[in-house]
Amino acid sequence: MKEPVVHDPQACQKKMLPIQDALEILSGKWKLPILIALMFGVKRFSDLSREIPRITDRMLSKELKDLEMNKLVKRTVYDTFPVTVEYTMTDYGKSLKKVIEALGEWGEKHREKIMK
Amino acid sequence: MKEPVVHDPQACQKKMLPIQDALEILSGKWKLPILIALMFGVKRFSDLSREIPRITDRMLSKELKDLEMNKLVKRTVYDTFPVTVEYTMTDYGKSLKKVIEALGEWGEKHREKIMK
DNA sequence: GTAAGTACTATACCAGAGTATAGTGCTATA
DNA sequence: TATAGCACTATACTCTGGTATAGTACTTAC
Repeated sequence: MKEPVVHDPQACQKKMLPIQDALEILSGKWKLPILIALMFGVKRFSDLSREIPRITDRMLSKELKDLEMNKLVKRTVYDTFPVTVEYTMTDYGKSLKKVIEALGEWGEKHREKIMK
Repeated sequence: MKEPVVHDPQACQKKMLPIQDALEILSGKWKLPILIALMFGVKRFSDLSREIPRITDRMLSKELKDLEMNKLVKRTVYDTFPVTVEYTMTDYGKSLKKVIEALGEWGEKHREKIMK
């Protein structure tokens, strides 16, 4: 009934550590939605606020700061009348594309499964 | 300096929603580490507790319940002397492989970048 | 008889993620 | 004159994810 199982904690943890690092950077409810929105192109604060359902200004502002700190997003200020601020994905941010795509594909399958 | 930007909130949100669903299921610090450990094969409670650094029994127990509820993990009880319980990935859980791989790859690159 | 292993549960507690609401200083437009 | 838009910040509150610690019931091995 019970067969011996091979355990390789070393190999296991080697897989886990980088993923835990990644999780820390992408942690929370809003970072990925923000990044997805920015994959569609440059956006301003109010664009993001409008296009990400249910996010509050406070969270948007906070998470953008985090993303900027981690070099995933770049903030550019233009000194126009009322200041204009643009947010862009950095190349480093773009390197998350595969992750986002994989998650998106799985999420869609999951939605289908749930709907039934 | 500022060029008009095209916005397509519809398309944007269509990408975001499934990902938010996925995030909810994988949320928290421990679900992915647990799933990764289980990708290496069947494990028992104490195996997981040992192989996932710093996780507490309480969290492990709680997260395993969540994962079981979402059909990502299967729990099997054997009525041996002191009960033995085995946790296995379901096929559905295995469908997360791509996501985990993508995250793992990105995480490794990120580690390298940070180390410098 | 006592220690160790099995798979947990119970209790207590805290920090921080997230929400809600309002307000700032500036300006172009109605 | 007043309202709306811009990019936020401030304050206050809630809730839950996470930590820490201890204890359960059972049994085999020393």
